[in-house]
Amino acid sequence: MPKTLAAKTDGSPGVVYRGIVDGLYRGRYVPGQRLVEADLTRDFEVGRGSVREALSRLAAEGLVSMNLHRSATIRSLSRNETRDLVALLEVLNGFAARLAAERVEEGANRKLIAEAYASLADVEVQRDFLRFARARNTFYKTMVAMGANHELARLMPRTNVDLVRVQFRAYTTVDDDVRIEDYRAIYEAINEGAGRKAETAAKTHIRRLGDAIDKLPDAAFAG
Amino acid sequence: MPKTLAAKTDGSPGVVYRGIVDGLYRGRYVPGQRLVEADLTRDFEVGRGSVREALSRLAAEGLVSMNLHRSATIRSLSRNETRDLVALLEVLNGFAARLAAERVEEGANRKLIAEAYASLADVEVQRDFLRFARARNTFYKTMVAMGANHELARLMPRTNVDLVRVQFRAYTTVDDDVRIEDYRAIYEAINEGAGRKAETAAKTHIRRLGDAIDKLPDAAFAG
DNA sequence: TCCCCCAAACTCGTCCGACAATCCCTGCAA
DNA sequence: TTGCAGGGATTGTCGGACGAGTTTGGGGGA
Repeated sequence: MPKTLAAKTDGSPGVVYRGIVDGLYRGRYVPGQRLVEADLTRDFEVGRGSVREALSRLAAEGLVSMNLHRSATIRSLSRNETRDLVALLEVLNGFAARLAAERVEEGANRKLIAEAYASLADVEVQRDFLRFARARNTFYKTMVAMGANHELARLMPRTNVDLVRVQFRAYTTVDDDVRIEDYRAIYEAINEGAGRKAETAAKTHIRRLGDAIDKLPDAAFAG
Repeated sequence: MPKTLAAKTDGSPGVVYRGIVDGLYRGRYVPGQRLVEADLTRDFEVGRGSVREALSRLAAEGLVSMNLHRSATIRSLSRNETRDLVALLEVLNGFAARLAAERVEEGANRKLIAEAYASLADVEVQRDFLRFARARNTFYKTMVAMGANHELARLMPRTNVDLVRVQFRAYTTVDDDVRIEDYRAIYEAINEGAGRKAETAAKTHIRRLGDAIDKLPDAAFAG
C-alpha cells in the first residue's frame, strides 16, 4: 500500500495530481478526455475523496473543467482562450524575466540560470519532447524563483501553460522556428542583469509563440 | 470578491467558501485565526468533506494556509509578501486597465464602467467599509470583464487582493489619501479609450498603495 | 519554586460505505 | 423519424473510522 510513501511526499491527492499532469505530458490523457472518479480511484489506488481533491486542485488551476453531475474533463483551449492566455503570459513572463535579471547577482542565481539554459540548449534534449518540456519548465521555474516574488511564484502554476504546451505538441512548427534563439536572448539579457531587455525578450518570445499558434488550423482547437 | 467564479450552482462547499470569504470582510474571521474543520462542519452544517473542499479552494487562492496536522488559518501577509503581491498587482491591474480602455467602445462597456465608477465616487458609499469594498470590487471586476480576457478574469481572483484589503483595513490612512483621485484617473483614461494612459494610471495607483503600506508599522504584518 | 518530559487530547489526512440527485443512453411506442 | 420513459452510470454529499502528527497540561526531578 503506497499510503505511507505517499504521505511523506505530498499525500494521496498529490499522487493523483502529479499522475494526471504527468499523464498529460505523456499522452495518456488528451484534451477533452473524461476523467471518471471511479477509474482514477482504481488506477491510483487511493480513496475517492483524494481523487476529488486532486481534481478540484486541477480545476482550480484550469487544467481540467468540472461540470455539475458530469465527469471532469481535461480542458481544451479554444482559439480565443488561447489568444487570451498568450496575452496574459506575455505580461507575466515579461515581469518574471525583469525580476530575474535584476537579481542575477544574488546567491547562486547566475549559476542556476546558466545551468537551466544549458540543458535547454542541449540538442540531445531538444529531440525528446518530454525531456525538452522538463528542461523548459525548469528554465521558467528558475527564472521565477530568481525573481524571488513569492506571489508571482504562487500564481504562475495557475496559468495554463501546460495546456498550451500539450495541446499544440503535435504542431512542432510552433516551437521549432522560435524556441532556441528566443531562449538564448532571454538568458543573455538575464545574465547581463538587463531588466528591461529581459522583459522585452520574454515578451517577444511569447508574442512569436502566439503568432505561430494563430496560424494553426481550427482542428488544433476546441469548440 | 471572487464570487462569480464559485458562486453559481455550487453546493455545500460553495456555502462554506462564500461564508468564509464573507466572514472575512465582515470581521468574523481575522488574519491568523484558526479554522478548525470540526467547528466549520458544525457552523455551516455540512459534511467534513465539503468543508475540506472549501478550505482547499481557499488555500488554492491563497486566502487560507493549510498546515499539516494543524488547523488551517486565515493567511496573514508578511511585509515581504505584501510587497511582492503589490508588485504583481501593479502588473496585472495595469494590463487589465489597458485592455479595458481598448474596448470601451464595445457593447455597453462605457455605460458599465461609468456606473461602477459612479457608485465608487459616491461619498455616501465611501463612509461604509463594506459598501465601499463592494463598490471597489465591482469596479475592478467591471474593468476586467471589459478587457474580455478570459484567462485574466480567471486568474485575478486567485491573487490575494482580498487579504490586503482586509488586513490593512484598520489603517484607513492607506486608503484615504490615495483612492478617489486615483480611481478617477483610471476611469477617465479608460473612458477616453487611452490604453497606455489607463495602464499607467492603474500602475501609479497600485504603487501609491504600496508606498502607503510600506509606511505602516510592523504590527500591521505577520511574523 | 521552577523546569523538563511525557501522556492525553486535538486535529488533520485518508479510507470506506452509503444514499440521493442528476445525467445520458437505450429501447419502446406512436 | 420522433418523443418519451426507464434504468444504468456518475457525481454530490454525508457519516464513521483509524492512523499520524501536534499541542497542551500535569507530574516528577533539580
